[in-house]
Amino acid sequence: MERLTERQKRVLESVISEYTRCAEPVGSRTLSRNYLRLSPATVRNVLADLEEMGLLSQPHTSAGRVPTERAYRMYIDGLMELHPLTPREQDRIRADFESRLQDGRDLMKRTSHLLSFFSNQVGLVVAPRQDEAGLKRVELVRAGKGRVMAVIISDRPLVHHRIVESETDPSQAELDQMSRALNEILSGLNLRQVRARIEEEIGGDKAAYDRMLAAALRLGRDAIAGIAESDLYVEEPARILDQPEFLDVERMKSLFRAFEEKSRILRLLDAMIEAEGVRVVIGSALESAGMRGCSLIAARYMTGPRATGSLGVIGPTRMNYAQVIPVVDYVARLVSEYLN
Amino acid sequence: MERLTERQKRVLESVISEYTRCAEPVGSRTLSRNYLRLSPATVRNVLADLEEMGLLSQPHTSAGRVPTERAYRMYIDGLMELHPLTPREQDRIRADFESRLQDGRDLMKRTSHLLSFFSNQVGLVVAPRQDEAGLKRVELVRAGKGRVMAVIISDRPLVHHRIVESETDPSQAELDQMSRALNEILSGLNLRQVRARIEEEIGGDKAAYDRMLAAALRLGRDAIAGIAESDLYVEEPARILDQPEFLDVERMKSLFRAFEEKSRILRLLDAMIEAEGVRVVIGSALESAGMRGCSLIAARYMTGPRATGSLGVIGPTRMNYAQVIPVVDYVARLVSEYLN
DNA sequence: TGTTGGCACTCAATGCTCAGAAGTGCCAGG
DNA sequence: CCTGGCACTTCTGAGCATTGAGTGCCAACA
Repeated sequence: MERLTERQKRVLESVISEYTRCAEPVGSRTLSRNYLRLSPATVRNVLADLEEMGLLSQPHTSAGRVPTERAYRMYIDGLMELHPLTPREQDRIRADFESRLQDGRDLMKRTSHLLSFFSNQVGLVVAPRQDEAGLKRVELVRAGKGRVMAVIISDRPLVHHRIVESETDPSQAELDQMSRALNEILSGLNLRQVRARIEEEIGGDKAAYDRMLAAALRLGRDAIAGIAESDLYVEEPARILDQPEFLDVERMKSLFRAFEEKSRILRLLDAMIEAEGVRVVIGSALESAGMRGCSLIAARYMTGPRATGSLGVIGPTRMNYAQVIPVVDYVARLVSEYLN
Repeated sequence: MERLTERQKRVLESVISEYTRCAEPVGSRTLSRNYLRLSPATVRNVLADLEEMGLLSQPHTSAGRVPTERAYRMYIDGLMELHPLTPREQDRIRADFESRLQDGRDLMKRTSHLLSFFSNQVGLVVAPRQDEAGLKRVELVRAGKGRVMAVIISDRPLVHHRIVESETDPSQAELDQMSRALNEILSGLNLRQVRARIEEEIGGDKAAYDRMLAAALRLGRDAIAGIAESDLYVEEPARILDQPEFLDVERMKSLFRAFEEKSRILRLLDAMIEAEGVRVVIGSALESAGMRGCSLIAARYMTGPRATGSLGVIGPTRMNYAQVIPVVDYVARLVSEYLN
């Protein structure tokens, strides 16, 4: 890709800026009047050059210009000047984050709301992968005849609970004993190790003779199954309705379907976990996920020395990256900090 | 309200039926051809009568007729023949319900999905009020410096967890002791009683001398605060996008806002808890909640001898009540059954 | 008396044309 | 190299006639 001259840069930035503001193709006149000290004709020449380079496109001959994905890519990768959060903004976000925690509900959901609120986009959070999570505690509680609720507390710290069926119908006292036995064997291990250990114990001599222990292990195994699936929190999808480009009902539908289906977005976000810092996925890369015209801004967060989850926002490609990127970055830091 | 003649009933039913199918004003011609053995002219006479009674209306003079809310009210309250679930359908729903439980995740969320799936509308579930829930168990787990995760297990059976701040920074061993103390004092009480008891104990002599107990009680109090708020699960809001009447973007927006805000829908559903059976709220009654043109079909479910939660669906007023009502009814029964 | 066919009428939707606005590309002159 | 001017393209919205679905009413008929 050829380097841009200073003037070309300025013009491109102006187009992006104006298009971000108005969501409409930008003409030479507007640019000349509001952004640049050049006549419309001159601007037109530059625009023509940029178009030839594949950075701008026209919906039709007599319309203004719209930045292409390539332009956004270039803008984000180098041109753009980030608009870092002022200490004051940081404080506001931090205060909000902390007060939401006080509120005590689901950390992930709250964080997603936080992102949504401060970025004006749709907030996304992927819960930490639980494979590496250390098991802190298992509690078994009777939940009706033959049904046991297993509560599994990890050191993320997160809580999972599920109902498991028991062949026998243990009393609460028996369940307490079982919990104690399980905690003794399993606590401190990570979930992968827990699985292995349970299998091992079930096969072992002790379990063969101790019927209670065997039952406990079976409950433990069932309870832990499928816990490691990552989970996506999408908050305030309706934010996207404010964007004029989604007035088209068909696009909106496919977008909402994508939000509900989750698995595709999850895959995208999971990929984010590898690299440090904030990453931006633009436009057509999201098309296969049913989110044409959108961009994803995401960053990973750390639980311990390794990254295990990611968060971000989805908005229209025509988004204010300079403002939103620092927000995502800061929230990722907050979450990492909190989880350590 | 005057009684309707047999013929008027048949015509009204036909109009509702056709309008439910197509979402477009129904003309005399269509009715004559597809529903009734009468000439268009005759049908027109009947239509005119029904319009005079306030059961039909015309968007404009040369359009067909649309049922009014009053017509729907009458239809639901008497005219309609419910389309009860076949044993086979019941089995499908039950099997699905149970397999979703196996899956072990949040009962409420799953149920809401279930409703959505079988009714093709937007599923709603209000989690049981927790005031009356018996406390089964409290677990305190260290979640970082000065932070404690309190897991509260009720006999609904449901799990709540929240992070509470602790002035001291107790070790896990101390927390175990605290949990034991709390469980001893509190288990078996319902949440209202728990609150009272904690206050009482905090004021009592024992707590004054036993610093650990005092700290435990404070943690318990903080953990339980706000737990009784009811919570609404809205699943698959995007279902509503399939309905042609919501092609209008403004309406959609206000609808999605309503789904996100939750509190208004919650109030509506809470009102359902009083009466037995399935209830239907039509059209303008939902307007204040930002859901013009929608109907709410809801029923309560029981946890123990008293009703404490409700569930239902929201869809366009032009909805297939005869089919959806039995689904809501049956799911409410399933949930009640499961929770007992 | 209830039912039906016929007819005039209404009104939204559709398609067409046309003028105006916005924007471009290109050229010639500064 | 920049700029003003001009011809050209395309979209947009208003105005207008046409079409079609549907009605109301009336007279005739069983």
